[in-house]
Amino acid sequence: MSADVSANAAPSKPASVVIGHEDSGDMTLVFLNENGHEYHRKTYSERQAHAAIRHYEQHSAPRWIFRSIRDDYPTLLADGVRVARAWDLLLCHQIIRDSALIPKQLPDAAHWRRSQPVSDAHDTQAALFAWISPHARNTQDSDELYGEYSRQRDALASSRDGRVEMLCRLESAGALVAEEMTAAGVPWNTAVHEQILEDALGPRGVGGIPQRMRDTAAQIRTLLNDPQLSIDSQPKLLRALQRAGVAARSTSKHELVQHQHPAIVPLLEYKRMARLFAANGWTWLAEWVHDERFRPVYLPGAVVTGRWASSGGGALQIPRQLRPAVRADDGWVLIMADVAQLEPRVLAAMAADSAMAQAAAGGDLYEGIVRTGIVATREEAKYAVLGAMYGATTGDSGRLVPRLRTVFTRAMRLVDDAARTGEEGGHVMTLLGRTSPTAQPPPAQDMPDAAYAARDQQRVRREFGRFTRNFIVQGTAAEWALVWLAEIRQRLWALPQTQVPAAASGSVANHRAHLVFFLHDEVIVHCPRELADAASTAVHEAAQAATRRLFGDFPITMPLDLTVSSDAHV
DNA sequence: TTGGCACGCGCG
DNA sequence: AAAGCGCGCGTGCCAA
Repeated sequence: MSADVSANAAPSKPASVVIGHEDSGDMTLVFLNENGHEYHRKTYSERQAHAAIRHYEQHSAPRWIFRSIRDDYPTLLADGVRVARAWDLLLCHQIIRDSALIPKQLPDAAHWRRSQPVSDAHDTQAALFAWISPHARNTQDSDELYGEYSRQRDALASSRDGRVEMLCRLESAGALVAEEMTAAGVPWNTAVHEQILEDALGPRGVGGIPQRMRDTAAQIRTLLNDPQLSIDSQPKLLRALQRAGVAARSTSKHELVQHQHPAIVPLLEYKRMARLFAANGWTWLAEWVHDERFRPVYLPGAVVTGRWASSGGGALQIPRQLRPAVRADDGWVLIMADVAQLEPRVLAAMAADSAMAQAAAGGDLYEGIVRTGIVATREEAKYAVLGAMYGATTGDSGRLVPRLRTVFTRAMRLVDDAARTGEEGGHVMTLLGRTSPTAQPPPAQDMPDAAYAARDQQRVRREFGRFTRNFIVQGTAAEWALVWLAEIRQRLWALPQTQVPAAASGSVANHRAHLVFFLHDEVIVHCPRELADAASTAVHEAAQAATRRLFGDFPITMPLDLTVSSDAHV
């Protein structure tokens, strides 16, 4: 492992550097050449190590090898150290392990997977410990990390093309963005948020329950003739509704709107208020917004398809109603950009379906489909496309899907093949080689008879087919979004620094335009006002670069809806 | 008392 | 309105 360490080898221009953490608290940097071979290593105190990382970043911008960017990058950021390129061994291990494009597989090593099945642990306490603090069990020793990096390079070198390596680099870049966004925070105006709450819910009453919620609840109890009714209890509410003559089978909004009863309107109103109050009310504000910054925790690659998940604060579920609370600092603006119809465009491009790309060329894919004449309205086109990507077989959506097959032959064949592969128990891949998980047979259950069991098995297979059908589209769209993010980040960093810093503390992005939010197909950039044009251009160019990098010369457009504003009104 | 589950609903 | 994909989280309920 410690091959070729000559005493006087000055680590002048490392191609990559492993960041190891020793048990003593010291850090070891392992300097690697272009071939991924060690030519020097040095152990530092943490403070010295940060200084060294800053130095080498500035002079040779190597790729920094982290065990886990999520665990280890925040400390660097807090110390003002930002890196351009990285490799996250945990994230990359997962991708390489699962990818069908990699012939030479990584040896099995459970501790290089972040999520440990609970059954592995002796009790739930240990399972929780393993989840929260992987380093309690997993060494960060520099030799261990260097060894894993070498194994990953070997595995990647056995692939016939560079797609998975590209995906690993992108995944790692995304992880850097995620931590930088958490560090910067979404600029959040508490007063605006509180005003929205008060406008919607009324003033906070006794016990914290807003007045309008109490009043509406009382009204519902009267109308349902049930003075003690606990409206938040779904079974009790359902029984009360049925007693009052409402033949509803559930209390969902979708079901309730179909019934006529004086209590329905206030009940829907109550549910809207209760949702806002519970999910994003004063409690949420106190817990998740500090110093006028909302800091969600992103989990890159945590969804099987490669999408990001989030943990805490419901970062990916902020209701559009609260968007106005996102406010730029004084002298700064927000650039909000999202891609119109990202997934069907990605499908058209990955299938090289010229007819579908042609339909997408006008800016509105759905209008383009109407122009082909296979459907009459934009709405029909939209539901047909969603049905094709999700595997709808019934309803109006399912009825429209066959029409797409007559015109968008290649795109439909791609998703139909993916569905069939899934039904047959096979794997499918995204454009860059992220591979779907293996279908898990459902636990054996008592079935009334053999025919019933067969139907049940068929149903489960179809479900998995719908999953693999969607996997290739959602996953490749997630890859496009990762390239977009990485390209935005790179371009924003190249813009000049500003005189007026953003208010966020503890972030290296204080004086620069920076990403603050990402959600599948949209981004928010917080930007000094004087750089708004340059940053907007960066976001546009990044989208074009992403499309070129993934789809080459294939003529697909990815139109951005981009707004520059001091707030995030929608 | 607590963990797991179903429900319902927010986001793409 | 469309019923097809992927998530996280708050609530109530109930079995351990």
